[in-house]
Amino acid sequence: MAGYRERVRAELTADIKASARRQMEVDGANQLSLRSIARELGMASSAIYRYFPSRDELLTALIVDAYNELGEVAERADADADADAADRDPATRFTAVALAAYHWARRHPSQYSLLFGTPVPGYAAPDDTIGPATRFTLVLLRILDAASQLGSVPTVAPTVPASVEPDLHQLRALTGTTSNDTMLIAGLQVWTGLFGAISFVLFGQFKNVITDVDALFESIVSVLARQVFDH
Amino acid sequence: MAGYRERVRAELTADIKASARRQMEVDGANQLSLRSIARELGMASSAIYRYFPSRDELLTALIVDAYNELGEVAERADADADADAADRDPATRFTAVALAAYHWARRHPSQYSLLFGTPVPGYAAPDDTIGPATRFTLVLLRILDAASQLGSVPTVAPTVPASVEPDLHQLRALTGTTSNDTMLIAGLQVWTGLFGAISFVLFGQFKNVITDVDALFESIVSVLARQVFDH
DNA sequence: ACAAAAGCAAGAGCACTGCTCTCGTTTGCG
DNA sequence: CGCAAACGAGAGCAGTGCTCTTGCTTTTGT
Repeated sequence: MAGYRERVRAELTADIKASARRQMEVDGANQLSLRSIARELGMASSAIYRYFPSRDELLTALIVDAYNELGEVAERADADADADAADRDPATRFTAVALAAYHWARRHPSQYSLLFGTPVPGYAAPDDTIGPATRFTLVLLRILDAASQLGSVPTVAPTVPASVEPDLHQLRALTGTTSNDTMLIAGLQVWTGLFGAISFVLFGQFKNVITDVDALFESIVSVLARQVFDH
Repeated sequence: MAGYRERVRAELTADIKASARRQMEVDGANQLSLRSIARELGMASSAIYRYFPSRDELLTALIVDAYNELGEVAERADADADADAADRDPATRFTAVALAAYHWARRHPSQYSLLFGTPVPGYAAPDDTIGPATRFTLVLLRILDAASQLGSVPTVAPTVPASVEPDLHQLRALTGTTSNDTMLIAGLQVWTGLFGAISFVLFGQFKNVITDVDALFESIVSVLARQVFDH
């Protein structure tokens, strides 16, 4: 049935989030104001609290949405790269996923910042966020797993500290993958390298240094791919 | 002479920045409040404006200080690594600089966030910041240059997009270095990889995945070093 | 040496924020 | 039909960045 009131509530909740996203794109998450959302929607500021108990909860909802968007973008890019039988090699899949993440980040910089920018001190990510946050990582892990089974070996073998071995074991258990320790460390390195590059572009670290950041990013991704997915 | 008033002004300016740094360490840069700084220093909030024309200008001053601290830390680490004649190889120098940057970041997370976290939309970095911002990069470039002259070649040769060649040329000219294009791209990749790893640790991206992040970071740095500085 | 000028601290005040509480109104379920 | 839950609006609180005015102190110029 989804009663009338329920449907209206869902719509208004979506409207609030949409308005928040619009304002974030303009002024950033810091400047996001519940009152200006209320103004844009033509309602009293106090009415927002019927839908989100606090500003933080609103931001959490936006974080969950952003993680899901990024995860979905990556999953689709991987599926597309996987579709062509000729392009099944892990390096191509990784490149496709990396570029998809990059383009999503460039199109939604404020949402990207929400995920990978400065965290709010004292803000502990609620459990709702860890699931969606895993989606992108899982795509990467599956590609890593495929490469592993094809006999890929990182060009530079990482050392595996004893203290992280249990974590890697648990990571395999949780995700149902089978890559060995060195491959997983290489995967973590490529993971940080990928988002490091995206963040540098988005946060303007290349300003006054590199103009065609898109080309540089593609070059970096190509290096990352060959460092891990070439045997 | 440095008249009485001048000296008092310099001291109070330093006090304001010190108080701001203290508050940032606790609540983050977003929550930094001129009024609470004034309260801590026992002065009226309006008096702060005699020293910093706006909150943004205060933050800019803190950014400049942070860039200088990070640059100095890197310069000293490189100088120390360079002191021992036996340790002159570029990989060791890079590792020393990378670990120094990491430890500085861990000790001053809010200042690190100021430099590499989410930028404030519409905030254009004033010219005062670009000089200090260059210091760290210059250390890296010099190590790259030394490696280049020792015949180092990146393990995976990056492709050099034609559109970035002029930027690389200008980079060489501005810094007085001589590394070739592939080496410079490799350097940019290692640069993003380094700060990507630091950001992932500081911003909690490894939460629920890796517990001993220090060990993981060292492993990643070791990989980065060998990817670029082994010939 | 003394007056003018410049630097300074303090207070009041404006427009804004997140959030709470209260008060009528609307809705939908038993 | 009636009543409890959900709802929107308004007032209000404590806090923010920032401006302006008012007196006071230090420096400077003659």
